[in-house]
Amino acid sequence: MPAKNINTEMTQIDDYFKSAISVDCVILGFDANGLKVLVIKSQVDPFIGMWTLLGDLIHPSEHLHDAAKRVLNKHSGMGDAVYLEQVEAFGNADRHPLGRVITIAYYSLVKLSDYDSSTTENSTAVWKSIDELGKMGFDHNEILVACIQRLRRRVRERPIGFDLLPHKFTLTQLQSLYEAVLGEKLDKRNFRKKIISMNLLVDLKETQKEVAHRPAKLYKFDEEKYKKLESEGFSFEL
Amino acid sequence: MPAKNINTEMTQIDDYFKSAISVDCVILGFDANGLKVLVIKSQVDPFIGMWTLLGDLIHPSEHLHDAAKRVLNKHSGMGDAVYLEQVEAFGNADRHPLGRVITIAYYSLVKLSDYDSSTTENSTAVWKSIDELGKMGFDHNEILVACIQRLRRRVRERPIGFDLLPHKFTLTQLQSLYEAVLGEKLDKRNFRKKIISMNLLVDLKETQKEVAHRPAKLYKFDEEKYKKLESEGFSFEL
DNA sequence: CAAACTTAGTGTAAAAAACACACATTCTTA
DNA sequence: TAAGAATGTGTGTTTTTTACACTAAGTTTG
Repeated sequence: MPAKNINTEMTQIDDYFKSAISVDCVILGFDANGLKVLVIKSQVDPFIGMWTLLGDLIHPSEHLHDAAKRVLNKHSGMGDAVYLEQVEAFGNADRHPLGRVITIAYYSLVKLSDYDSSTTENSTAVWKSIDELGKMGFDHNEILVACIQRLRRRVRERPIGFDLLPHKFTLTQLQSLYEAVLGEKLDKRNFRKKIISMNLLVDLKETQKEVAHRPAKLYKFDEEKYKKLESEGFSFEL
Repeated sequence: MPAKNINTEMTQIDDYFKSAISVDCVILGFDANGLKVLVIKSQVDPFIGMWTLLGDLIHPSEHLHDAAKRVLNKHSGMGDAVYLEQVEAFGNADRHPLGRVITIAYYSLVKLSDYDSSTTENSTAVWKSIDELGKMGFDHNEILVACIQRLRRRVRERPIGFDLLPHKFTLTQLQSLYEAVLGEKLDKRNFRKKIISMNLLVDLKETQKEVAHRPAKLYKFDEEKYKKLESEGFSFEL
């Protein structure tokens, strides 16, 4: 625990225990219209009404990662079994109007198909497309950009794209997810060749229903197989 | 500034302003014997005598990056013009015996050839090979590993290896630096072919002196050219 | 001063990976 | 039953990566 103020020297030390630490989560989802972020309207003075990321101060003896999970769970209803990664600490001395608050940015990937706003009591958060956010409160635009850049790199080297898709998905959905994240068009045949050759997808022998065109085959990601291959030195590369 | 304790509610808020934030720097150097880290013997109770990274609490209104530079400068004598990158925040609630201290880890790359211990007044830090450190104080082994992993990735995508070499270097030195960082042997001809084909090295038309074998040509890294190429979309890849 | 030592410096061929590219198929709806 | 919409599939070309061994230039030693 911090020292008490018993003399001048101690008071100085105590000065160092006057910062707060928060986590801010870039909670990302994906649907036919692209990448979405869960945001909320700020209630903090100079930023009232602006969109902000979801975050909270870290409880006094809470681990960083647990704080991020708590925030995620409160607003998305899904805390565990969701991809969550720390990205960067943002700590400019003047970034928060209430005092010195350093924030640790995380991003997480959730399946929008599983999202159910009724399970998130009292959260007024909404999903917005990442390009319709405008100027956000605090330094949250900067945080968002840092997280998306990180995602862009990671999605090529780990099979985390699947965390944004429904359990059952088509190859076209998978491809358009990659296109949305990477911000570039990919060649259909080459994409399929590569992803199929990794042997990480299970053909569910089912097809889409209720689409006004030829229905596509459905696949799922084989988590167990990936873990096994990974432990043998295989590395996902797209 | 944090609220004063004027009522119970405020006291609770104040509780959140009782953490301290520090930076810890993994200051890396390179010589013929491989990668070195600048470390110091801990004076903090359960870790007394163990090696620890160089760090300090962040001053109340100091930017994160500035705090890292200050630490770097104090112990290495070179603050500016040194590669410095934030890696990760470490914040387990029990990681520091004095209270809740969250630390932001940075790593930096310095030219050992420029290091002059006399310019770092009152620093008792020493350079140790990264594999002769044993169990370090706090969670510093974990921090060190995270930083070296980051360096390993970065060194392939940015020309930062040069920050660890003298201004004038031979291709063999450059290669053995890469081998040390990546932890694998590289093929001499392929390495040279690749690095030369980027046109980022200037042949200084000089050779090594006082070596007991055929002297190698000396090169320097062309910083300006790299910046220019980078701004035109070129990206370093090794 | 010749022989031995040590590291520097150089090119080519084979294999693998990346890329470009177009049409027949299957379902729905009008 | 014809038109529309998205699915699914293979090959040849180019580029990149990899593997690999000997001569050159200096120093040291006998």
